Amino acid sequence: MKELVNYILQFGNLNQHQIDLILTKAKEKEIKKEDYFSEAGKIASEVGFIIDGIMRVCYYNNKGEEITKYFIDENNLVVDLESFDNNICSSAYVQAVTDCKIIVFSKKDWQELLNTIIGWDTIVHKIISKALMQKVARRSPLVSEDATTRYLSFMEMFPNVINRIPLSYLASYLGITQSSLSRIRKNIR
Amino acid sequence: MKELVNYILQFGNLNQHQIDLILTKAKEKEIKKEDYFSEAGKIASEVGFIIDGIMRVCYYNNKGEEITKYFIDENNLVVDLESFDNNICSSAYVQAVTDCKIIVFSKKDWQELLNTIIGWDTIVHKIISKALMQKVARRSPLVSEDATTRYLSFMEMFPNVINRIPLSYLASYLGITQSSLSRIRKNIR
DNA sequence: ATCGCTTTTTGCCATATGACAAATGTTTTT
DNA sequence: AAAAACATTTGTCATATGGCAAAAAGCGAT
Repeated sequence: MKELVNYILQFGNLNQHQIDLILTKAKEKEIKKEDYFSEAGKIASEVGFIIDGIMRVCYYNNKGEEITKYFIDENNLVVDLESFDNNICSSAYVQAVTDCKIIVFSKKDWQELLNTIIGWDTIVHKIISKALMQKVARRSPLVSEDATTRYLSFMEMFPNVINRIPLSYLASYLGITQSSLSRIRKNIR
Repeated sequence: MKELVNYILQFGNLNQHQIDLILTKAKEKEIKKEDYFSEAGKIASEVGFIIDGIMRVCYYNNKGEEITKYFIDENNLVVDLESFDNNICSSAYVQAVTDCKIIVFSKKDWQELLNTIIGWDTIVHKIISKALMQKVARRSPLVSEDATTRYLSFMEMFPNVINRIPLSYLASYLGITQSSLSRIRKNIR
């Protein structure tokens, strides 16, 4: 839980009472590799915080290919925002790439905290905006750079992820085939 | 100003008094084609709302090529968030692609409104989150789709933009050369 | 209408990446 | 340990896109 508290306090101040209140709502949970945190066709019902492990957001395009859209690693919030905020069915899966240990808040508890703790909404806003901006920034090199450059910048953007995920996921994230990624790796060594 | 008020009220409710207060801070402004709304190396100092015209976000990559990262058209907020929120120098330009008529708020006024109007911060947060999510969604096809598909989905994502911008800007947004874009257009007709 | 400037289109060739298939390597199951 | 299942690498060939340069088209000023 300590990681979560540290994470939160980067974005604003809360007193001990408020922190305790948040922690009473937090539940630890494990998700096995390949299992889903949230699913396409369902409404996201939890906000998570990754203590250990890597998750990914993926979907199936019109050709039925599985596309990895994003990776989330330790000390980050994981939530299908569009679905969670608007109570609409998601079009994407959030899946554990490795075994994961996470802290979760139910939607009910999350909203209760927002209504109860003064200033909590501001902190949450900051967290969400930062994560969204980071997402835009991380995905930017995927356009207008060649595949090798994309791979190199992936390593900078996700330093803790590169060696813990299957080549296939990374290839689809980078928008290239598995073969191409394999060749790129070979050329770089 | 009516457009602005309608836009805001989509995201939450305000009473007439609050709306009037916001409008007292709003200033109309024109930006000539090619002129900048905010610049790389400077700190963004205004939030804008486009009444008429198209703007773009662009930057220069390490090879000195000008890359268009995003387009913003009528009835949308325009602000270099990263720079504006954190008071840091921007790395991107926000430039008028056509002559523009916009409404602007100075940073000082903007913050004053946030401190004064109860609920305004929530509305602003919703606006910003939605814009950021839209940005992610709009840029997503730029990865893992071929150039023609990217062009076609650009037309869906930015229906009001396609015929009002130079080919060169669009090509760099799509991550292809001008020649390629020209050829794609030819094939599609 | 003509000139000068910018933007877009076209042509030609080079090359990065894709598609498909086979080979090799790795992990899991029995 | 062997077999099976899965993941990665490699080979071959096809093709979309890039690089560069020239031609054509568009556009504003005179």
